[in-house]
Amino acid sequence: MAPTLSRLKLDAAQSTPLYRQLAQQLVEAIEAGDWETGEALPSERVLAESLNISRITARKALDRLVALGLIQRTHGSGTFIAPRLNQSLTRLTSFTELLVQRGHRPSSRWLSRRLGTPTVEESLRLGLSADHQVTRLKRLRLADDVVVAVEESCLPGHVLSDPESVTHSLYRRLEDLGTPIVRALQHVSAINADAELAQLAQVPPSQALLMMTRLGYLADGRPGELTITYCRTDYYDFMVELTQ
Amino acid sequence: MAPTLSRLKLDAAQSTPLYRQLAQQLVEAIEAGDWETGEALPSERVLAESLNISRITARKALDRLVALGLIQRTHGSGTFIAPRLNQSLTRLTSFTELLVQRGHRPSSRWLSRRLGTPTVEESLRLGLSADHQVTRLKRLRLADDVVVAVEESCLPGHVLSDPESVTHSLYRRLEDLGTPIVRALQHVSAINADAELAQLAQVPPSQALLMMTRLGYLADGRPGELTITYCRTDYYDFMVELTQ
DNA sequence: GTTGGTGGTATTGAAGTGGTATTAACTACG
DNA sequence: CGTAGTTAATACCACTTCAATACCACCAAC
Repeated sequence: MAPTLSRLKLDAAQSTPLYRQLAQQLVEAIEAGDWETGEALPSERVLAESLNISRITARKALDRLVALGLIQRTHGSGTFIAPRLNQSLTRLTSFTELLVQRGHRPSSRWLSRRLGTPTVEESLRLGLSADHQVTRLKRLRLADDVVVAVEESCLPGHVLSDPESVTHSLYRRLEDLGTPIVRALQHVSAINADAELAQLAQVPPSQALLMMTRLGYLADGRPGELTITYCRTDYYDFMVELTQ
Repeated sequence: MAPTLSRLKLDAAQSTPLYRQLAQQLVEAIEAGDWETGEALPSERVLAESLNISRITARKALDRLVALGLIQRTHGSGTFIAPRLNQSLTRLTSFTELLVQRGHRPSSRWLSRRLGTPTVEESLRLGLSADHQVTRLKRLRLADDVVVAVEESCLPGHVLSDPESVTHSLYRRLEDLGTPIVRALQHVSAINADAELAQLAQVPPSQALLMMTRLGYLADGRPGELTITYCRTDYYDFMVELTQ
């Protein structure tokens, strides 16, 4: 039992209704940090029995906390401490997400989709033998029809054997095939654009570009995707939130 | 029979579900090294019978280990200990942390520590009026005595009024003053080094550098720090893990 | 191929959770 | 008084989770 539960004390003789007394005490307990974010509160029935009130009374108290945004309820599952508003994710904002957020219209254009053999680097990072086939995808990423990034993907043949079947989202296609990427390690670096990149990205030669190398893993832990993205920094500007 | 199997003990009376109890104990056993990498775990049926639970319950426990990347399953063949891969967090690896991890010796050298007035950009992002004083710090970050980054920090005067008092860690100094940075938004971009940067970072002019702009917040939500770090990409290579 | 063991999955039921309609008692106020 | 609104209780419904059974699909050894 949570320590808090035994500390709650209601007084029926008082003029303020029971459910308000309870709500008030719960607010104080939550703000004092008695529960972690995401942790389950005692169920309405437990709360009711241990305080000798009806479940409805306990429930009305919780209603107030919901209105305050302090807790969240899930039917059939329980009541949980709500995440505090501005402690958002420690997660990378994806290409599409970010552009949409900023009011741009993302799209992409295929440069090539074909089968091939892995380079030494690729076979090392993807854990393949040299005679393994790989699917190689290359495309331009656009925002409002302006090129903002060049992206090259390499996938083991056993993960994706028909390059042409990828029409829009690569990740979506992998999900449909039953082999979704569930985790990824992403390195971020910077390079000077060579002649080819500069032409594709429509920037002057030697312009500094963000280079992001993402190694995606399948559910079984094997590598399933190696993608390198070269980003123009005037458009894409990638962001992380740190908490501690 | 593996020695571990007889050590597993489940308690149906406990409130935590059986499959979680089992998962927890298996994680501990695996991390204790009870099985070699690639070795087969007891089959789901063996696990179930020896613990007097249904196969599904044993299976759900294994599901969690798969999600954690600890084991791999092969249909018709068995369940095996997965090769360990770098299990980094969904967190930014800090400058010092990363270098130490890779076996380097980090240090830093002050270029300047003084009071001044904020630029327009700084006063905007830190939420200051133009006549506010700011503390300005500039230093080189070294790994094994080679420059790997140039860092410029700007802090409101009310947060840090004596620049000279920062000797080693800025964050540590702020903690000591009772105004720690508890959250930060970090933008990552790339730029071409100008003449001054190139000279400080000891790279050719126009070399691509990672530019990381970090806006740190105090516990009360006010901005407390604006730091720009220019990183050589041949040394520092910053990494995030994505999960979803 | 056949066989025995493996993981994969559809379905079920019990128990626990929040959701809601209805009713009884109390209070405030004209 | 009598009415309206608030407070609190009961009873029942719907959803989720946990654990079980039964059956299917795959692999390897013979």
